[in-house]
Order: sequence, then structure tokens, then C-alpha cells
Amino acid sequence: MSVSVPERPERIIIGPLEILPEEHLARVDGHTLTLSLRELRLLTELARHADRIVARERLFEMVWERPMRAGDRSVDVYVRKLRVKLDTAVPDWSFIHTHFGFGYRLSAEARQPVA
Amino acid sequence: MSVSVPERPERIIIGPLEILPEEHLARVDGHTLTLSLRELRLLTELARHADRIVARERLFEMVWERPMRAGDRSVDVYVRKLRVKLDTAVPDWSFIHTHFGFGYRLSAEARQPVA
DNA sequence: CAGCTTGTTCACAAGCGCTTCACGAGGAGG
DNA sequence: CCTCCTCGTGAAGCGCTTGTGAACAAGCTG
Repeated sequence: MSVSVPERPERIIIGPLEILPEEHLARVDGHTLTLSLRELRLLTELARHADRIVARERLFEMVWERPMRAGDRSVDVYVRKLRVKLDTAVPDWSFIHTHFGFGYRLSAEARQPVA
Repeated sequence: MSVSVPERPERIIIGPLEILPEEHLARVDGHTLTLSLRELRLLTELARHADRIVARERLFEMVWERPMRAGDRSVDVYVRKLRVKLDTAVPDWSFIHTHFGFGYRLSAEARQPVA
């Protein structure tokens, strides 16, 4: 049997980004993001593996909970949705980085100040 | 039969440079480098032979997994790509050193402070 | 039923990686 | 100093991967 330990709610912090998966909530630099279920789950899984590269297939399996069909572009499409929302909220940070041929990596990186 | 030993992932450290081949990841001084497959493999092989000179032909065979044709300049081209990326990330260190007529050697060396 | 949101899928545009060339600079040896 | 060979460097061509906008269907709400 399992003894239930009173677990504190998961709370992930990546630079100015804060995610509370149980609360379906993500904030960045004060702003609360309006994310759909898929968007939040994708962001959460990326955040749980922050600073590491996560393969598309792995991301898909974690978020969609089924194997990814070859050629499925869903992950890309949702990465884009997240990028747009994050970028709108905090234009001077970039979070989701593409690793060509491998997958994506979430890291908070300050962006070049505008010239 | 074989007893499976839980192997820890390979992790190579050369001064401020850290390489995690299985994760397709290399960091230097905190920054995650954006490397292509070839770049990462070349860097990995150089790093596995750190502080020793590795002949072009050997490098080519380890990275490309086929014999090198005479006159092939691929190794040089990729060495350059790595140098540019490393130098952009940490300008005050130099890593890949040319040994004329022999090959290349990876060592972390502090560079002259700018005049 | 009409209007909105989410999720999925397409098709095209854009970008990136790999390879190969070409030319110039830099060492080595006479 | 001259010549030959090695290495540094920039760029073009091709194919494949990723970015992006939009259409379409399903579900929810008033």
C-alpha cells in the first residue's frame, strides 16, 4: 500500500515564467497566459525538461498520450502557438528553441536588445 | 548472459565546455550551443580525445563512419563552424588547435585578454 | 440555431544542414 | 626569397526540416 504524503503542488519556474500545472495556470512576468489545454500541457512538459532537448516524438507522446504518426506536425503547430503567446507577453525573452533535426528546448534567454 | 549495469550517460567536461552526446547537447559557460548533428559529433570525438592530436582521417572516420577521400575538406569546414560557435559563446577561450600537417587538438585554453 | 473556441490537418514559404568549390593566407623547406 | 603544400574561409546548390497561415470539423454556450 502507499502512504500518501501531502504533496505540495507542482510549481515550475523558468526565468520570468511560472507554471502551475494543477491549476492550469501559467504566468510570465506578471501576466497570466491564456492557454488551451494542449498548449498548457506542452508548455508543462517542455518546462519539466528545461534546458534539455526534447525530441518531437517524446513531446508528442507525453502530451497526446499516444504514439506520434510519422509526419505529424502537431507539435510544431503548438510550439508556434506558445511562441506567439509568450512573445506577446514578454517580447524581450525567448523561451522555446529549435534544435534542427532533434526537437525543442525550453530555456529562458534574454533576447538581443533592439538595435 | 550479460548483467546490465546501469550506465550513467556520457558527460565530457573540458574547462568551461560540457558535452552530453546522448542528449545531443553541448553547453559552454552556461550557454547551450545550437549544433547540427555533424558539428556535435565532431566536437564529441575531439572531446573524447582531448589534449591529444587527432588526425583528420581519424576524425573523419569517427564522425562520418566511412573512409575519407583524399583531398576531402569536410573536417576543416566543420572545425571552422565549431570555432565560430564556440568563439561567439565564449570569446575569451580557445578550444580547437591546429597542428599543421597532423590534425587538430581540443584543449580549453584561456585566450589573451583583449589589448 | 448562431457564434465562439479548440484541435487537427494542409499547403506553401522559409530556413537550415551537408557537401563541394574556389581562392587566398600561412607554414615548411630549399 | 621562392615554391609547394596545407589550412582558413566564404559561398553556392540541393534536399530536407521547420515556420506559418488558413481551412475545416467538433464541441460548447447562449
